[in-house]
Amino acid sequence: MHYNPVGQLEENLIAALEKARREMLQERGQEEIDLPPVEVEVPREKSHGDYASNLAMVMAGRLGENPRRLAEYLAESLDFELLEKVEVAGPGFINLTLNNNWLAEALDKILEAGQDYGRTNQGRGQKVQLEFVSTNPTGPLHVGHSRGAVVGDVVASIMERAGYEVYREYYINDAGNQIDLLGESTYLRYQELFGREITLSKNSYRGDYIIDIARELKQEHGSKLLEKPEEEAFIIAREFALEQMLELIRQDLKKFGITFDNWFSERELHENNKIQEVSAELKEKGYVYEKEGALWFKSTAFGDDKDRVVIKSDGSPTYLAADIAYHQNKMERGFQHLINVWGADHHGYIERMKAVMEALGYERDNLEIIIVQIVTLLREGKKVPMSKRSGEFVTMREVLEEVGRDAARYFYSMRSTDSHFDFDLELAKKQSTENPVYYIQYAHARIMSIKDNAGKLSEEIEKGDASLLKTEEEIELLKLLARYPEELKVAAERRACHLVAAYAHELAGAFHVFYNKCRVITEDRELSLARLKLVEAARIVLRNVLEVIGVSAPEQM
RNA sequence: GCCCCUGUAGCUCAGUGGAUAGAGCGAUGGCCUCCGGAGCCAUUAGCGAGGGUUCGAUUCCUUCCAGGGGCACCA
Repeated sequence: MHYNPVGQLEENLIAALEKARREMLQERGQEEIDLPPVEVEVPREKSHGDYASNLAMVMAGRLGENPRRLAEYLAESLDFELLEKVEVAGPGFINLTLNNNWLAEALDKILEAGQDYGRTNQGRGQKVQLEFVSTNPTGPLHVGHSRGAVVGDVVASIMERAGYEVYREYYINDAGNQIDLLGESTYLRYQELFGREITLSKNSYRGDYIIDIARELKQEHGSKLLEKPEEEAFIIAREFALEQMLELIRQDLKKFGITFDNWFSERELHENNKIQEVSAELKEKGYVYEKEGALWFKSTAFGDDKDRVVIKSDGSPTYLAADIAYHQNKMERGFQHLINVWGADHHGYIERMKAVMEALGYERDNLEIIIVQIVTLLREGKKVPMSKRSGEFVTMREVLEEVGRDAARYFYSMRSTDSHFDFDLELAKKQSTENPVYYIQYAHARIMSIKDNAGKLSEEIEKGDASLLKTEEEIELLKLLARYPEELKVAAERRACHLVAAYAHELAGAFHVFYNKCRVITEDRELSLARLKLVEAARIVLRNVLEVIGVSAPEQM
């Protein structure tokens, strides 16, 4: 079920304004004049009403007339059922104050919709593939990955509720050089466990987790690998390490509450000859050429800075080559839209991948990239240095264990992906008001406590009469609850998880204010029922919005 | 040198063309005979700098300045 009271109300209001404008132009014989669509906005200043329109000011320039006079005229002829007051103000704003007759129905519908409240059909079932995390399985997920992981997961959830059919996918780079290095590192550490002298190469992975894997390898195979030919032993070590790493990554993500619909193996592309096929296809189209022994993709033809190598002069494919095949595969699977979540260090790849889409015969906008800016970990106010190769990094798991899943997910969601993020461990660990997630969860726990207190009365919540809700705090809370589907819709359009996090915080705030001002359970049975109904709606929306972010809604704290 | 992100209150951040720029934390002062004080209320202070577009710019364009991240036949 889809119910979006505020969205509907705004649509109706815009339609009414458009009608007034159209009639005015007709009367003046100017209906052929081309004008931008009517817009309304919620003014910052409460005294400016519930909505304001710049309609007259936008028209004034075009018609060469005084905006205030146009506004007066439009205000007079506006016909809208919920209109309580209309005023012309400032340079020509039309300020609209509405009555609250729509709120009672909204409250009923929220209770009716329950956990489905917030769902809209904005996406119209569009099939979207969202690829995120996709880190190389050569080491555990570190703190930098966890931001992209949470953002990807939350954006997916938001879009699902806005009516998109979202498919979460993890691309496993299980082919190529870095996996060989993982295997080599593991094999060396394995040998070391038997007292052999080893020398790690410059590119070896040096983290302790490699030693852990080597120990498990020893557990599994004993000393048998030492007797096998080196090449054979190496492959066994490599495959073992790969499986271990993937399992580790899967477990880490699961602890974060993140699961994927599909784990896509790069190897399959190689094994099914997809890279050769797509290279040949692009060559046929003239988008690939040979130079200096290598095969180049002509990405400059689509706006990239320079052309890119797809097959190196030693005959091996680059990462890009596999990516071309992968994205072709995505589109062939019937997705209408692709979203990739990348770290800021990959921004330089956007243009070439857009070029790939075009070369493959798709629209460049079929592929959308969300760039998530860098995370810096702060411990005692100082940057924690991180480098995967040196093995010096803080893992996603450590952060999770330190601050908890709810706090971690909320923190990663609450900030715009465009902004760098300083993750202060000390701050995140504080279980105090400094941590917004506790503030929100507390509101939910408080509601549960009120319901307990209501006893038998809560069985009759449905009978509550919303027209008894008259105080400013009650109305503000109710309006905010009614706004939820529209908030989700906007967040989905903008792929902006921080808007949802901010809404959750705002809602909790509105509830706390209401709670302090309006006692719910009193001798006035009718008023108690009405307020209980409002509280129940707040509970539903709080739980729903926390679910989107992946944060628990505790009954007690 | 080129490309991307950021610069807003003491601190961390919202605010993608509107009227008097908002939250949280911090600081200061208040609020429980009453449903959870992990709460509420009040006070505090700010758009990096200069041009431009616009009736109107924190927002769009541009030039600087500052911080971060990229510019491989690596992944």
